[in-house]
Amino acid sequence: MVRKGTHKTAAKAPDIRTVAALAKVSIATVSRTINGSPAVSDRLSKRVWMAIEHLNYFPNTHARSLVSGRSRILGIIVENITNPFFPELIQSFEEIAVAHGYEILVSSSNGDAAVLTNCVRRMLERKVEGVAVLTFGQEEPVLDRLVHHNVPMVLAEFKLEDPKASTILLDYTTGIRAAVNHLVELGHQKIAFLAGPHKLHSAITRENDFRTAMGAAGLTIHKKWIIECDHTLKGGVAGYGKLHALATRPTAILCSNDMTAIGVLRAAYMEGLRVPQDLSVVGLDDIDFAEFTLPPLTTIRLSRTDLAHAAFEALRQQAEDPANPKIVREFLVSTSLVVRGSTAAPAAGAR
Amino acid sequence: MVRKGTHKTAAKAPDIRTVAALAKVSIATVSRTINGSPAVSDRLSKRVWMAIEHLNYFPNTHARSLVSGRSRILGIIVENITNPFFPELIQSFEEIAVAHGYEILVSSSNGDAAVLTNCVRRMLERKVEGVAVLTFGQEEPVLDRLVHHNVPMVLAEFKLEDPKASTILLDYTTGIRAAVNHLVELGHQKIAFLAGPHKLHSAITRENDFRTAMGAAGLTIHKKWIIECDHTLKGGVAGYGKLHALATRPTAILCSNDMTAIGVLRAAYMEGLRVPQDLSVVGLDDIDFAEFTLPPLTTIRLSRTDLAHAAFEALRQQAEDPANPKIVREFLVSTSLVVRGSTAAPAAGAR
DNA sequence: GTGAAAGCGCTAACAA
DNA sequence: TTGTTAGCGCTTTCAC
Repeated sequence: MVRKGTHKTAAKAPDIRTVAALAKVSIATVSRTINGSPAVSDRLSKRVWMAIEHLNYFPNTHARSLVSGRSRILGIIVENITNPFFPELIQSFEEIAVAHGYEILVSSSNGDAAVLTNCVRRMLERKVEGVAVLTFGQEEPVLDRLVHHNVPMVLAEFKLEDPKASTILLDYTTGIRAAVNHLVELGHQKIAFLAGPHKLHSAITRENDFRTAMGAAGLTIHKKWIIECDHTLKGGVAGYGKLHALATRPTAILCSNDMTAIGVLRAAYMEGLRVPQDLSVVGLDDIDFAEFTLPPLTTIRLSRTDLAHAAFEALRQQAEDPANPKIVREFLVSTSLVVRGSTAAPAAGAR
Repeated sequence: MVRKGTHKTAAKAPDIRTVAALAKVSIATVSRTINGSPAVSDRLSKRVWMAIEHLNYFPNTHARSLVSGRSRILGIIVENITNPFFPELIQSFEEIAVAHGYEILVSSSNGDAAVLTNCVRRMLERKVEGVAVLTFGQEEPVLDRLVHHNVPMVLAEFKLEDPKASTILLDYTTGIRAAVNHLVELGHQKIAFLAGPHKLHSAITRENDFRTAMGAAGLTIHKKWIIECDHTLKGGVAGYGKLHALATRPTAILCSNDMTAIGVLRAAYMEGLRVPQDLSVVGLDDIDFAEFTLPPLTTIRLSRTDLAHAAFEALRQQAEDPANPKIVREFLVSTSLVVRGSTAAPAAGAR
């Protein structure tokens, strides 16, 4: 594929003065027009827009940010862009932000406090107007830096007692209870849980919710049936291995996230176990891929769009209307069970 | 999780004047020190750094960009962040860029020219110093806008005859030939190809390379065995369906990307076909997940890190040393076959 | 080697 | 309603 570029001699980009000159108005009028100030007459406004079109002009955001103090940039820090959950989340967040005229800066912390510190520094340097910290991790204390700099923040499952910080609570309880009940109704009693890494709040919350749900269902939890994994596919494989090595094995496994569940599906298959006949598996997240596993994964859906909306809304409120007394500082994102093909009644003998 | 923020009254961020005052030097000296100018005496330099540390100062990038004309921002536009290939690519690109002191702006074009136009506009507004366009798509002509603005670019598989544009060529030929030969050596003759959407150059190049490789191997291609899919898992399922409906079926399928191959794996399983005994499947990309499919996918590896490195290097050269006559304007990224478990000799009867 | 001063392109206060 | 002007925080001549 070869294509000729159009060789217009790249003239210096037009600035506000060029526009003003062409439209025969002052630069202030151009600025007002662009920013939609009502104090510009239709006549001039029209002339200015024509000049702008003609010159293909757009304002220099750096100059703008410098003088206005507003950068119209939001940061989003995720745990690991390589986990399919996060690209889906980033895409939603970006769409919303761009629709509202913001640019976004994306970073992954990879669960490392030093990396997070560095992300925060970079975002501060770029003068972000808010940062969504969706790392779910214990490295979050380093966020003090943002607090000091008075940057609005929204954290998932982490409450920072600061006037600039909002929180998104994830109601795993409902989804996890539904999942446990679903398994119980199917006839399962021996239910294992492959937890996420304990350095993540989300992992701990999910595990606790599992314990509670099991208790509520009147089931006891075999100590060895709760295993800490790492939210990766490999981790799921390893977790399954440990469970499989046990004298009494569970008939169902609830996983802290979908990647873990996919690992279990894979490991079970390698062992010759059929899912769901020999083993039921439930995930959490409902990543796009969950629909396409073999068998399709029963999972607890955590909506990326809901999460992205909540994160954006929290930041927007703080950035655009910080004085408003009725700012919402706590958002709740719900979860729900999606039943697909990876769960069924246990084999008669296995109960 | 609740944690108290440290309530230092958020003082206004220190600026270069604050530092100068504390270090008892002029702001020019502070600027020089920060920018590593050799013309600063050790004595003053030390004092300045102390003041900087003490105040926790960092420069305002907007002011910097405004005066220097350099933003230290690079843009990267990918086709679709939801395809696992791209997050892996973005992660590499970000790592390299950040290590070199650049910030990155990420966008997906989703194969839509209007969206691409919008991405380009946003990047232009933020004064990016270069843009890596890794969309592989026919919407790329709209990039004229970047050309006009004299912004360095690097495109994958698309040559723009412009002094500011570099190209990354992907040598699919080698990998695809290796894959075809691998299948031939295994005893396959009936080889199908599930192509990508024809609006992508990469898809067309891959398909052509397949045809060539088949010809070189002395095999004829059944016309109905080349099917246009869309590089998604669903597309792979659909493509497999069409192949399966044919009177004579291929014994091996080469796919234009891994997601398609994963779709084929899934569809074959649903039909009760065993891979690789009944059908051999080869992908292209070698996304992280390819190692974990059932069976593990034989695929043509296209290194994300190599691609990211080439993209960054192309932009860096243009941005930092545009006058240098020995700028490299063409990069080549190679591919290679990774044999795993999804390929084997065809069943005796099927040849 | 160091400092004073002139802008970078824009917004916002103040005048008219 | 419109224009004039003073910076925003920094880099970069140009003197010293």
